[in-house]
Amino acid sequence: MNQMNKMDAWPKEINLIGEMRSALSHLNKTEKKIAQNILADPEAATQKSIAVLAKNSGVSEPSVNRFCKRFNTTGFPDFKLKLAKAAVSGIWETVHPVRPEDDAGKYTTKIINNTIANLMAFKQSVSYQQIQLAVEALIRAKRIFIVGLGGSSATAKDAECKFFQSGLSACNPVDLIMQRMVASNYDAGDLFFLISQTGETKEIIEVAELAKLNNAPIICLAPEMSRLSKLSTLKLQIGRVNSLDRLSFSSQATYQVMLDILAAGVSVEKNAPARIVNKECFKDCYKSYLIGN
Amino acid sequence: MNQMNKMDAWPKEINLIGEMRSALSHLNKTEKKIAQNILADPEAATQKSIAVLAKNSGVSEPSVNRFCKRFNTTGFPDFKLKLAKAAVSGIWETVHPVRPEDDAGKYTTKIINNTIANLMAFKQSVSYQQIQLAVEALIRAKRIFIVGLGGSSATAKDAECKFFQSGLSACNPVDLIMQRMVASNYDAGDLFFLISQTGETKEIIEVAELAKLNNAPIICLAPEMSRLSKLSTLKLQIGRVNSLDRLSFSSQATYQVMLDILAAGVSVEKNAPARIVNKECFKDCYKSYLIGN
DNA sequence: CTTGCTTTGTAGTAAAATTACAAAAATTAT
DNA sequence: ATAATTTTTGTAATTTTACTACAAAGCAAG
Repeated sequence: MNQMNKMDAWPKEINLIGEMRSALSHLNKTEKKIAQNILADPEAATQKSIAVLAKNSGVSEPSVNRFCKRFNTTGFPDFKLKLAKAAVSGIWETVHPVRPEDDAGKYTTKIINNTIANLMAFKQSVSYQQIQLAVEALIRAKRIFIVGLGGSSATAKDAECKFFQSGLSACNPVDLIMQRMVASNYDAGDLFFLISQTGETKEIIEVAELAKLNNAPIICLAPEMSRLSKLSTLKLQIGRVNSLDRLSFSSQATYQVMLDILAAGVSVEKNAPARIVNKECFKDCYKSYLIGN
Repeated sequence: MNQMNKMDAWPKEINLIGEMRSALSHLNKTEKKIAQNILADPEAATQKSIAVLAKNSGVSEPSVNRFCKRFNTTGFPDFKLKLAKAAVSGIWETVHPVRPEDDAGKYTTKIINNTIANLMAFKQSVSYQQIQLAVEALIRAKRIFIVGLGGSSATAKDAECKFFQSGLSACNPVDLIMQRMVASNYDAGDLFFLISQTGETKEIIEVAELAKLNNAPIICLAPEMSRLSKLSTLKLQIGRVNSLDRLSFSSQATYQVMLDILAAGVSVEKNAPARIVNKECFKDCYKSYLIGN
């Protein structure tokens, strides 16, 4: 059937709304009327009956029905269902860049939606096997050195904290010289956990190279195909929905979630509950520190 | 109507699935049969007709219809629609705690879903006005001191980095003594940005008290009603879906997103693009630092 | 055990969606 | 240009689905 061939040529989007949008230019007059009517307010379309939607679009009911089937749905009700899913909070709609004219409400929802979109993309792209391997490697390691620079320094610090809570011996050297020292002096059981948003920062690649020279295992949290990634023994990659402008940092949140996952994995594998972080257990320690009070 | 009173007493959840789950114990025999049938596989329920669902649950069609109306929907189709939205990737389902028997696939999706659920709850609870006020205060401030301890130290570091990128003068003193020093020596234009997961840590409250003694403005990122929150001039609170076990840290990711939002807000308000973080601009700086290479 | 109330189901009704078919456009060939 | 063919669109009938009115069954208080 001719129609179906046309359909197959349409680029596959992550959801119905995206599919409709990209198909728009390939549609004929009647189909376009329907698509535009739905896209104008997808949320509202999910509440309408086929009769109302047909009338609003200025077409007949069977035309609407045919339109639905053309988008790989069994009929109008199924189409509405999928539309409703796609329209949930407008989350799936690729990425909303923050614009200078946005008010607090706008940029707040945009950033949250972008972060969620990134997490969803992450969920689809993540390799459970890589995570399993990383968790095993982390548990096996006697000492874990975590390095992250610039924007990733906070992520590295976060990793240190979370890994420690999961009962690992994690250390995050913050200065360049210290980083080189640990990388140059490899002991059996050491593991390097390197974090970089770009995977191209000269200084972190240096650390990776030094570690590699000593045949130390390296886990990296970096973009695919980056130089850092190539130097690593085990690569943890994070996909993002789209390239993001400087105003949204949402990919970093995804990095943090990856750390949550690894820490949880370690706790699960070790079959031990996470370490308690109650202040009470530090009480005595604090006393010796503080003068007075 | 008696029925409606009962309904009102049910705790309001963020979505249909959660509502059904928490209502389960209050339901009568027939209603429970329907609810359990739907909850066993909500995704599948969205595909069924009222006749099939009634048969599967061992009740009559009107009972299903009445059941739907009891959950604030106009009828079965509307119910299915809302159910489909709630079931999108199983995200909204309150919280999935990580269990020791979970494999990598299980805990990975659970943690991602939990994080997304938290972000959605955050989106619903966040006050745009508070964000607007915080952004204005941050811009107004001459110096911003960011303090966070323990699990929040990474968040504090992250804030320092993001605020700097947005063109603010942010500083994150990491040791206790330094923190007290800055809190005790208030200069006009100083602002304290205090981050705590509990809002009850003694040391950060001390900092807040010292700052308050000097009438310094304090913005806090802490749970509602906490001691830290009470000491602050401006409170940024983050709601979470549910109390989380130690194995999932997803609330921290929400904190980070809040920082993203504030940084974006500052950039937008100042009408200036975020600072460039290209290594190139640091080149000369690096040269003077490094010996050789 | 009976009265009054609530809950559940049966049967009929209304609405919504789908199909079959015919009319109207559009395309191609002559 | 026009007839023939194909494709697209709409009308009307059919089928499916959901809803309503009412009656029967179950339950609690007197």
